[in-house]
Amino acid sequence: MTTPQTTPPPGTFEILHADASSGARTGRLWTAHGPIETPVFMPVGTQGTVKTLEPRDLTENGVQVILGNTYHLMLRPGVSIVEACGGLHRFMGWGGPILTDSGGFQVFSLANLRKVRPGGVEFQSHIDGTKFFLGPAEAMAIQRGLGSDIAMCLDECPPYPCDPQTACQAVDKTLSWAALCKRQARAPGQLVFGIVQGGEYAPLRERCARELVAIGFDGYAVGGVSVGEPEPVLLREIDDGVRHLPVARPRYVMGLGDFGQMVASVACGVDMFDCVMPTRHARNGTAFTRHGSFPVKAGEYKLDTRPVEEGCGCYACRHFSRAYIRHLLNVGEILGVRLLTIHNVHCYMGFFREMRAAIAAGAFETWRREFAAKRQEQRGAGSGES
RNA sequence: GGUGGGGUACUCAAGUGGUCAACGAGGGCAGACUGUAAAUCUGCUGGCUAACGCCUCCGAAGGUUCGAGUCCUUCCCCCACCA
Repeated sequence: MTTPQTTPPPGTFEILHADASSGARTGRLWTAHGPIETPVFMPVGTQGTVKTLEPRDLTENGVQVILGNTYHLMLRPGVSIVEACGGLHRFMGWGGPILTDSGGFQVFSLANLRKVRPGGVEFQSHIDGTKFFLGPAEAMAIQRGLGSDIAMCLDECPPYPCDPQTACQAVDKTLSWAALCKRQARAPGQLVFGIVQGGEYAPLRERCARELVAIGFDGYAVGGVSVGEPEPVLLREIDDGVRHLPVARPRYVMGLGDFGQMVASVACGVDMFDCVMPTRHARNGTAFTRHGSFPVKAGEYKLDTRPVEEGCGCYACRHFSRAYIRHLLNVGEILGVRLLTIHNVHCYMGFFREMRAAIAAGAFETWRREFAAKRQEQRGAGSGES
């Protein structure tokens, strides 16, 4: 345990254990709100809340860092309000690290409501149609106002498939915006990460990564993945990006939430992930377990008195049955989605804790093989139950 | 006893001669979801079939018609009002 006097400055990234047979490593990234043990999974809290969870639920379930979103928070309640309320941490009552996305993903997901221009993106609010502009300066100013620990550069996230010309233009824009983001003022101790784009084109990924490194950031993300491409393409894109990023800096793959894909990424040297999967799937009735997922809403669980995941120590699994949670979900009771969210987040956190322990013990490859085997077995069994 | 209204699939509820195995909603079932416009969305939901398709079906029984959920007759049941 590090004492306060010796707390390293934000941005310090300690690599604790490097795996001998892969790129996997465990590390500790220091932020203004404390350290983050990596590899880490960051639940998504777009609008200043990880949907259905209280900050103490996050803490109790081992969450270290969460996401917030520039686009959504600038629309509602507006940065000035968050700022006036003491910044995002105080506003939402979360004392741990927060990473804010720049709105770059909304360039992709709100495609029909925006226009990408050289200097930034013109959005039309999905709420009331109001037009506004988000450029590098705006994105950084908002993230500064929110007071996040890690700010992301504004990037252009093109869809898949994407022709080389379009991908190249997205890279150019992303790079020029990154250079501008780097120059903006930051909140005290705030880190800034650059984002590698380039679609499925390795040379573009490489160029983007190298130029970002030349600009110099506290960490680097691989973006524009899991936007519809097949898994082999996705994994290649990640590898193509990560391999040109400095070993000494944290690497983050944006939007990845599949266990197998994340393990493969860790093997490539990735340290950070975020995804809506555990939380959104919970709200839609799907439970995650270490070795697969299953729809709790399915009729086959109506009399199942076992916990969602046997052996799980989360509050939902300690106190409630699949049958009960299924019932809650089917009648639309809010507690159902909350309990399942608690479980899914707990499951993700446990999975990463296990993975970190395996890497630290020098057993990553063994652990990885066992994980793959169990997962395969589970697939064969047909569902997550047993 | 009289008058009026009504009985349609798991439920509610459209449909008044063929385009009806039957609108719609709910429920049920299945699937999807990867930097959250998502407690959302999609599909199926009479039986048999992998499918083409076949069979049964709109309170019951008869009838009219080339053809009836729809028209006619009788019967059964429900509701409202009047006695």
